[in-house]
Amino acid sequence: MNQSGLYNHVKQLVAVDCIIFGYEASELKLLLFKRELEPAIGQWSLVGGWVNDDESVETAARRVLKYITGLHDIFLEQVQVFSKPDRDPGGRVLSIAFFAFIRLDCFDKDLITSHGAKWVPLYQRPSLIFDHDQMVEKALERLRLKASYELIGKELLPEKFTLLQLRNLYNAIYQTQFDPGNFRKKILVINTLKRLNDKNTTASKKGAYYYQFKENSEKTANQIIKIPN
Amino acid sequence: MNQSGLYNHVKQLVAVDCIIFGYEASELKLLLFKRELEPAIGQWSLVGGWVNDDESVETAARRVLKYITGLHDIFLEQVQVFSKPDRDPGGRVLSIAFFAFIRLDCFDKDLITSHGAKWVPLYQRPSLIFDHDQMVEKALERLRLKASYELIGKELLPEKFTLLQLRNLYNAIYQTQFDPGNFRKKILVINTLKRLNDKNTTASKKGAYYYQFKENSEKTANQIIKIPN
DNA sequence: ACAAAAGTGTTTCGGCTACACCCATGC
DNA sequence: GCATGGGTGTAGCCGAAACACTTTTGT
Repeated sequence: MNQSGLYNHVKQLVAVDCIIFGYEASELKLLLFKRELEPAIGQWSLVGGWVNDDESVETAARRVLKYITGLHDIFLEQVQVFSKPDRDPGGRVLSIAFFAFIRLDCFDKDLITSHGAKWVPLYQRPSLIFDHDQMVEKALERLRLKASYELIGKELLPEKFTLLQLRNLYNAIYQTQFDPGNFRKKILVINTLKRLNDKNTTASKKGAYYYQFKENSEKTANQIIKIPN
Repeated sequence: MNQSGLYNHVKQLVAVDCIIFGYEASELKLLLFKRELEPAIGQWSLVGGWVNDDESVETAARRVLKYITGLHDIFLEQVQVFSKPDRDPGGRVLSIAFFAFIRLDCFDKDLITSHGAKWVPLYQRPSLIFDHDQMVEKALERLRLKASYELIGKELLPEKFTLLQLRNLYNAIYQTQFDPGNFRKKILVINTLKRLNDKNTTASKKGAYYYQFKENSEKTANQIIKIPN
């Protein structure tokens, strides 16, 4: 019998690790830490932290993200638990992996650098400590699955964006080139975007309409985008 | 600094809870426990257990399933962590939900009843303690998603089965009626089943070929079955 | 005029649906 | 013969892919 309740069993250290995706210059980015202390000094790792006993793991992940980036209301989704007994050489730690989306254009770069975090290109990322590479792999899998079922980008793109920007995001996610005309039609028919009245003329002379996500877009149970090979 | 390693932070009780699916008589079943002690005596709950510090959460789930059913090599998949601080009135417990498949035709019913477990029809299940109803909902969601991406049934149906049995399983999963001819063609074209030379004549006068799953069936990244509304 | 992206239209193709229709057999 | 599920075939529809073509405007 222990203080915290009716149960008596061995307890565990529980951590969260965040796979933080960003998007900039038609490229997916990952927010990583370069460890500045032993063990594994100088090596790259995900952003993580401990779970307290008065918070859910989601709350813990949010707290960690808030600490690193200064942002609250970040999009978060559980990936899975990593729990091999020897996964962390520093001791027995369960870790719950989360993936998060962050808008790269609108927050304080100095804050994250002051915490030792850095953005790296997802597809040229260094290898990471412990099982963090597996975590990134799993998160990327989940990102691709999610993007095939619903239109993502609300938390990665600016408030208003052109279809070119959205298509480039999808190109970056699946490492492919979607056909401009077909992508446009496929996206518009699902009716989750609202066309605005102003245009962006930086990328084209003609100017492309800005779009933004509608408030209440009901999601489909089936694929909207086929996953390329 | 504590005995188990370099880290020093508050630890948590960690449990696993298993959503155990079975299939019998064209119906999905769920293996539940009727609690025989306070608190919540007489109420239904999922099968669960504690996580030890020398095992992964998967190993813990397997251990629990082995204890209840006597079976090892059970199919298991993580659903997600449930971790609201007040989710268990008995104290702060993190729980990792798993879903599992069990063949109802080939194991010892007495063993599970001796442990107080009972099979109930999934769609007429009683309400469960704590957040276990949410766990079942999430697991069912994941089951449906999984069944839409790959042919399931290997761990739910007998070793050899007819396409009627497989179709009835899918009917039960999605609570719908798939067209016999179209279902057959859709399933056979993905080339994961092997037709045997003997037939089953219990359901039809003509007799239906038995099938079984091939050893090494590569899975597709895209949907094989559209999720009905 | 030309380039470059926006936006629309068109043709073709393949897959899926909704059936119809024969098969085999026990009653 | 008839009912029942097994198994195959097919017409039609719908959506996706591939790609042509027109629009707009800065240079």
